[in-house]
Parts: sequence; structure tokens; C-alpha cells
Amino acid sequence: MKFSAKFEYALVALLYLKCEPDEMPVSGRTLSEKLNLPYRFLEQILSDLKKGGIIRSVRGKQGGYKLSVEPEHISIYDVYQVTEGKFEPWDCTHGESADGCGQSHNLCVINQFYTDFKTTFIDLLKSYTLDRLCNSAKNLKNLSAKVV
Amino acid sequence: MKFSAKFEYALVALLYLKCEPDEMPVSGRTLSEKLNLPYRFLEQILSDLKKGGIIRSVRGKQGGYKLSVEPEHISIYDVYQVTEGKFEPWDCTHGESADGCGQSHNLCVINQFYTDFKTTFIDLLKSYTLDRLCNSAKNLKNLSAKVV
DNA sequence: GATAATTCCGATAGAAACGATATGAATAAT
DNA sequence: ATTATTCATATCGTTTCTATCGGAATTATC
Repeated sequence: MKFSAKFEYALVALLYLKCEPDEMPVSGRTLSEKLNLPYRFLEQILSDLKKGGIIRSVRGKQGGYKLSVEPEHISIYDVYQVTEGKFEPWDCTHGESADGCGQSHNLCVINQFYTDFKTTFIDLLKSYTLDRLCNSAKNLKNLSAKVV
Repeated sequence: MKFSAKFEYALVALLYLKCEPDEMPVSGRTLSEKLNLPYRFLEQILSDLKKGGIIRSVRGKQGGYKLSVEPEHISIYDVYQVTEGKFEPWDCTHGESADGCGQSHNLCVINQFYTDFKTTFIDLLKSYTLDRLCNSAKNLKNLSAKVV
């Protein structure tokens, strides 16, 4: 039960993009350096975020990435899905017959809990937008610049 | 973001113990066979559950395991802690200076979300007791016997 | 047109976590 | 003494996660 580094990096990168002025796209290299994240790994994540429609890219020299939608329309759940895939905390691999889980009903007893958990989790992640996070991160740039 | 097999096995085993008559302890071997779980692995889990005070054991021949407290006082969160350790979905390994997270404040911005998530998670898991689960699992024994 | 900075793509390596197995000692009922 | 059991520890194999690598395609700038 951990969030992956991919997810974490994605959030941080998105926060950076949000707090950037809109004119110029930000390159992967810049993101990597400013946020101190591994460049090649970050590239993969940016690729995922693009595929997921969260950011858009500009190729070639002077290219880079920008948010493709308003920060208030990007939920943490969106980011989760893009980086960690469909949320499926439980492997009900114990037979999938007509009545749901043929072989071992004993496991599926726990489904009540499981379903509840899933709903709660998704609702919470949906309730956080990038904007909501970023409001307390106005000074992101200064801080990350300070690091180096 | 997955529950481990350990956690799943622990829950199923505890459900079995709960639904057993109290007189005799149930051996690890029996649990393993009835629930179709890998014996040695299950032993480890039972050991964890014992260390965590959730079950108690009787050594030697005719020995086995029993719940050490009433099922209504065993929460899923207890089981989670015992099998997966402290719930810490986020590695704030980005410098732990006096103000919490020295180097990269940008990461810690996400702490608002993180804290909220943690609280929600723990509350939900605490709200489910073994008893609550087991009420819908009265026929556990029959079902698992049917499987084989 | 050449150059440089960039996104994009696929392969793979390295590390860590997870699930499971193996060996055997200690304990206690029969 | 024998047998069934808990208990302790080590190790193995697989998968997943994190990260690296090489290079192709694209595009602004000189």
C-alpha cells in the first residue's frame, strides 16, 4: 500500500508546470534538473501523462510540456490512473464463475470491505485537484531553485 | 496500491478461526488445507498475528491457534498493521530537516493530501471488525470444505 | 543546410519487494 | 519414544519497480 515514485514524480512535475507561466513549454531536462528527478525516468512519466491527456507536448528545439487542461480539472485520481493504472487493490483470482467468485466464497466475503475501500479511495483522490494542491505551492519555483 | 497476499491470507485465516467452535485450537496444517493456502507461508503469517496479539497459540501435539480477543475487537486495521506494518504510503525521504522536509518543500506540499489520505484509510480499516465481516461468512467452513 | 535541443520509442539493467519453500529446533500430548 | 505441532531463520525464484541506455524523429535557430 504505497504510492509509486512514478505517481509522486508525476504530481511534482505537474505542480511545477502549473506554477510556470504559460507562454513557454518546459522541457523534460529542465523539470528533471529543477526538481532533481532522474531524467530518463521522468521522460517516461511525461510520456504517460501525455498519453493520458493531462499534458501536451511541443516537439523539437524550444519544445517541452504544458498542462493540456486547467489545473482545477486535473484530479489526483487522473494522475493515479495514468501512472499506476486502474485501481484494483485486490486480486480476486480465485475463480471467476457466474456468481462472482466461484471457488472460494470465503475470500469474496471480504468483498464488502473491498468495495467500500475502493469507493472511498477513488472519491478521495477525485476530490483533490491539481489546483487545490498548488494553491499552497505558489512558491514552488523559488524553493526548488533554492535547493540545487 | 495493493493489499498483499499476506494480508488477504491473514483475513481468511482469522475468519476461519472465528467461525470455529472455541474448544480446540486449529492447527496451521488444518488451516492451510481447508483454505488451500501454502502451509509454510501461512505459518509465517500466523506467527505475525501471534506477535501482534491477535491470536494465541498452543504448542505441541494437539496444538494450534485461537483468536486471543473477541472478533468484534479485531479490526481490519489491526490485521493490516500486523501483516503489512505501519501504514506509510509516502516516502518523504527528501530530507528530514527541522521544518519537516528540508530539501524539497515542493514534495511536502502534497502532504496535505497525504495526511488526509492516511486518516481516511486508517479510519475505514478501523471501522471494519472481524465480526462485522464474519457475519456474512457463517458458512465459511462448508464452502471451503466443498472446494478441495 | 547544419546544428543543437528536444520529444519520442523500445530495450534492458539493477534493485527491491513479494510469495513461497526448506531445514530443523523446541515443545508437548499420546 | 513417537508424533504432531509451534517456532525460528535462511534462502530462493519471480515479479514489480526504478532507472538507465541508445538512438530515431522533430523542429527552432544559426
